[in-house]
Amino acid sequence: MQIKKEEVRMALLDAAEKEFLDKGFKNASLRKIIKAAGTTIGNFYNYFDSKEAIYEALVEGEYNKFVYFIEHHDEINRPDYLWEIANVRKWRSVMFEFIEAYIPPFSNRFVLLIEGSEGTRFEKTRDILLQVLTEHFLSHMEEFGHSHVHPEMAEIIAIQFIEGFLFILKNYKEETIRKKLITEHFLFHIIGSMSLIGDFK
Amino acid sequence: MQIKKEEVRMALLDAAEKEFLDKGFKNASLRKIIKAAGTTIGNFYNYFDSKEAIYEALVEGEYNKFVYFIEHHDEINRPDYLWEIANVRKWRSVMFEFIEAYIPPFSNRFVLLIEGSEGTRFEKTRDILLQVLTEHFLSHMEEFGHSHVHPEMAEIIAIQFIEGFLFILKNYKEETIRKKLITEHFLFHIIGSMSLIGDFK
Amino acid sequence: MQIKKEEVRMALLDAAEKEFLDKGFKNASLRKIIKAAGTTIGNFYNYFDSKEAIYEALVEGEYNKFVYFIEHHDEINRPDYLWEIANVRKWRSVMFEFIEAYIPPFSNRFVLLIEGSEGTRFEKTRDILLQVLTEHFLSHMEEFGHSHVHPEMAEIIAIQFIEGFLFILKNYKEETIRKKLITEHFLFHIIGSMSLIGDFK
Amino acid sequence: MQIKKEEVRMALLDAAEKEFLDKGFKNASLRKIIKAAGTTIGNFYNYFDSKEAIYEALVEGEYNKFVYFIEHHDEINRPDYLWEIANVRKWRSVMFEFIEAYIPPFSNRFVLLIEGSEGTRFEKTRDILLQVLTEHFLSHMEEFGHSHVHPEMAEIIAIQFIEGFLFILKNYKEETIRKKLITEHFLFHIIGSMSLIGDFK
DNA sequence: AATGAATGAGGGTTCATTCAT
DNA sequence: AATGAATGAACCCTCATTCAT
Repeated sequence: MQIKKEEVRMALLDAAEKEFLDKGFKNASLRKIIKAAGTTIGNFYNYFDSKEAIYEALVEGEYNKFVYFIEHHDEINRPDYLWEIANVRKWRSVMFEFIEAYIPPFSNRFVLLIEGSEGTRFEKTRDILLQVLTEHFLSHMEEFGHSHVHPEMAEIIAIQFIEGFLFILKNYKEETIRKKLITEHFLFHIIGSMSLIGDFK
Repeated sequence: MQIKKEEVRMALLDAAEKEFLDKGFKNASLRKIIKAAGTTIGNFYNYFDSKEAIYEALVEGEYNKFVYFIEHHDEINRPDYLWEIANVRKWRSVMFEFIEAYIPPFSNRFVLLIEGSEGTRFEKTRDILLQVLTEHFLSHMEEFGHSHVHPEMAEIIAIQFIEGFLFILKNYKEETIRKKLITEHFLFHIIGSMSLIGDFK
Repeated sequence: MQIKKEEVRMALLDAAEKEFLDKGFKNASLRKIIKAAGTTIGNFYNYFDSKEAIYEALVEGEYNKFVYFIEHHDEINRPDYLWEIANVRKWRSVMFEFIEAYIPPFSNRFVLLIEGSEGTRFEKTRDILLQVLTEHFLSHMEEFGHSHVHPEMAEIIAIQFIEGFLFILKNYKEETIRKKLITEHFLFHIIGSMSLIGDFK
Repeated sequence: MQIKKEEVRMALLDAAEKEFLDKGFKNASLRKIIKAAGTTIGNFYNYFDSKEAIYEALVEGEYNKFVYFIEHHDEINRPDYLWEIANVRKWRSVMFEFIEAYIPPFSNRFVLLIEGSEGTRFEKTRDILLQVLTEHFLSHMEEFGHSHVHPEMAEIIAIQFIEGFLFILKNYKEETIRKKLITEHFLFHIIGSMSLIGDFK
């Protein structure tokens, strides 16, 4: 056999994904993963070098996409004219198209990368994402910088944005509904951000 | 001595609060708590029956307040007239007063109750809070119920609300700034929620 | 109890000394040590932090003496006039007194330090000893440096010296006989070294 | 194919020799040997029955030669007249010729047999060699048996002799230098042994 | 002849909890 | 009220070997 039996590998990856999502990397039990996959401890190590290795196998692709996104997010042609649209209905449709065009399909594994990486070499990922988003919100806030704006809100909004986004990913797998909810999520944050700026009437 | 020394009990509770906040109930090390409290393993069990018991001692009060809040939150005289205010500046001041009047001081232990309870009998607390908030947002949404409103957003917003709120509690201890940020946080959600309704102009 | 029960600690150290001497640090089984000491796995860690820690507890004192010896061996008032003595009987008695004066009591633990340290932070000890002895023999050889002397012999003799010395320590515990054998051992090497120089008649 | 390919067998033996010499039988990793030989675990067992079997294949020839040597070493025409030579230069040349004539070429596998056999059925080999050499030295000592001779020294010298000899084999592969060093080694022990006897002047 | 998946005992270590003193 | 020794299950990982293909 040239290729290791894909079934076992897949069974291990599936079981690991579930266990890691449920418990996080650190608290996940390799023994339980292995038992759930229907194989033995020794055999696990024919497929993966370590507990961390199977986590990385799950998350690596997502991480590479993530890094690409972080490094290139400035280049995304943000529809800044949105700020000029005063009609939410219109915004909604523009936002939906934007998301369709730019938001890659996210999987459980992205959730795993952001939420379950404590104890692995990816454990800073969530912080990086948080920082980038915080800076993003801060720069928007500065565009409108009124005296009473609280810069601390940038980080708070970033946190919320991430949590809401991950929740959608975790709970809505169907493509259409997921995109609709992400659209609403974006709108919620765009409109919500206006509260910080202060005066619109 | 017959009477247990309060100092020891306090030292244990303080050390436990720190450790639990830092690591969560499950990953906290009882040995480290005991060492930090300056007592011994055996003596710990003169004060608390188990690891879970000291967690409960920390969190019980908050939980009771929490349950009271959940059961009586309808009775809070919500300033529904807010919806009629079209000026964010005005909202902000009204909101601040409302928070001052109704939001009880939240402690680290409330954070602990919501975020660190995995593995204890309180682990459903966060879910209960989430559910109540979800219903709250849903009822508001129904007031404006347009055809295109996504009811799923209620839960998503509830999640974000909780996360943002907890983040403020964790990171801003100073009373004034905390209240200001909570005000902004509420406003963010009120205004953000308008995006769901659709048309405002 | 302020002091951990010395019996158990001693039982563990004794069992460990035997196991480590027999198998070396790396191949020693902690479980076997623990069973031989009549305690349990968990309890072992009340006495020592790790497998390496109990090894270090055994060997540390010897190591410090060793380092002192290495750093001060030049200062030892070597009886160089020995070379002028042509009578082995005389040498023997001088040598014996010298050993009595300068050779500290060596224990099994010194053997353990030199022979069983692979896998610990002491694993270079044997090499250091070997190097110092090699240099020592080399310097003596240079004093008499004839053209045909093989400098490679210095290291070879050093090896033999160490091995013979350790063998005596391992197999002869009784003070008097041990000192006598060490005396013979030294003499063997002194006289043997003359073979390298070449001409005496 | 019916006939096992010699190349594979050789590759395995070569890799095993290196690994066993480096780590000893017990600590050697069969997996590493197999990987270094460029074949697979399963295929290994087509060539050898077990880890011990490949060790035996490496060492068997040397062991048979060794047994022959042990059983016939009395018959070697020892140049006992050496004892009558009082000039080391002369001894050296005689010794060198003797070694050339009687000492068979020793390979890495001999080293392996003596030093790396722990855990195999050959693990007593070193002890046998030690015992034979000890007896040899003892018989010489008895020839000169003075009252103060320590018979224990026979074993100690035997140990040193073996260790020095193996060190030369391990570190000096070039035929001429090896023979020279072995000559010096023998001389060292012959002359050194005189220290035991006591009076020469 | 060759492949590599499968097995399970054993390795060192951590942990909350119990209990005799 | 206080001490800390004792317990044993569970943690991740390595290993030589077996076996179906």
